[in-house]
Amino acid sequence: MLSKTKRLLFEKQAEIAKAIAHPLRIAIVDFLKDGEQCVCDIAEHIGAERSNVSRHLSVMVNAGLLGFRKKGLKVIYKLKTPCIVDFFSCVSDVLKQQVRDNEKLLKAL
Amino acid sequence: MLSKTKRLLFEKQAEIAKAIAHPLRIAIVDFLKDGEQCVCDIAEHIGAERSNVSRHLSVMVNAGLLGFRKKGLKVIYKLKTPCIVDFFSCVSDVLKQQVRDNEKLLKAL
DNA sequence: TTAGTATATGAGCATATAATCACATAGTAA
DNA sequence: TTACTATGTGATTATATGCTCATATACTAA
Repeated sequence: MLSKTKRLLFEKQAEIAKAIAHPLRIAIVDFLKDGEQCVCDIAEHIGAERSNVSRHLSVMVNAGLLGFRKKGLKVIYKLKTPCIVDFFSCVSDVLKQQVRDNEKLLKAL
Repeated sequence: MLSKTKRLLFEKQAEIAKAIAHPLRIAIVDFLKDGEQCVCDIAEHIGAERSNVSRHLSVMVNAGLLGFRKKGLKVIYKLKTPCIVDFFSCVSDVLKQQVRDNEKLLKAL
């Protein structure tokens, strides 16, 4: 059986994973990997409402994925833990495997 | 603005991330990293109902994270893409950073 | 055949998440 | 001061997710 500590760890990890698990948030991370950006530019880049983007950003800040600083009127967000980007190389592996599986299926027809 | 292709890619990636983003599913992945297991043993190990575990497993199979084979009455699940485990090393980095941030806060009191 | 075991799944309910709109706040600039 | 801009947030609604119970399916063994 799982220990209490392990249970707690898995819950923390799930919180972080959840904070990544949304298409717009992934788009934001992908945009921020090239450098920090303000809310308005992020919103324009991913094509979503500012209020919506603002909420997604705060989800990721709360999860510890992003940091921010204020500069005049603007709030500028940046990736806090660059390894998040590595996560997507694994996700890509999963996607590639899916494609291979589909090819197998096709050939079997 | 984002291309249609990028949008689609981010959605696929989000699906995969979502499939990981649950404490019980993370516990399952953690259990399976040491080798394939049947539903009943997984359920016992993580301390959850079989029907519930069965659902979580099918979520991960659909996402392409797990594969399975049938052996008599049992269905045996295994990790399909071992790099999923690496994902957690990044998550751990985020958690460690959170701890460091909290320590900073404490010292500032 | 019957009984038993492992797994999967439909229905129902509770909760969580996401998007939108309207409004509030905070800084800038005239 | 007023007007403007960037951001954040409360309220609402729609949708998604997760859990439980009951039931269905499939295999085993007597």
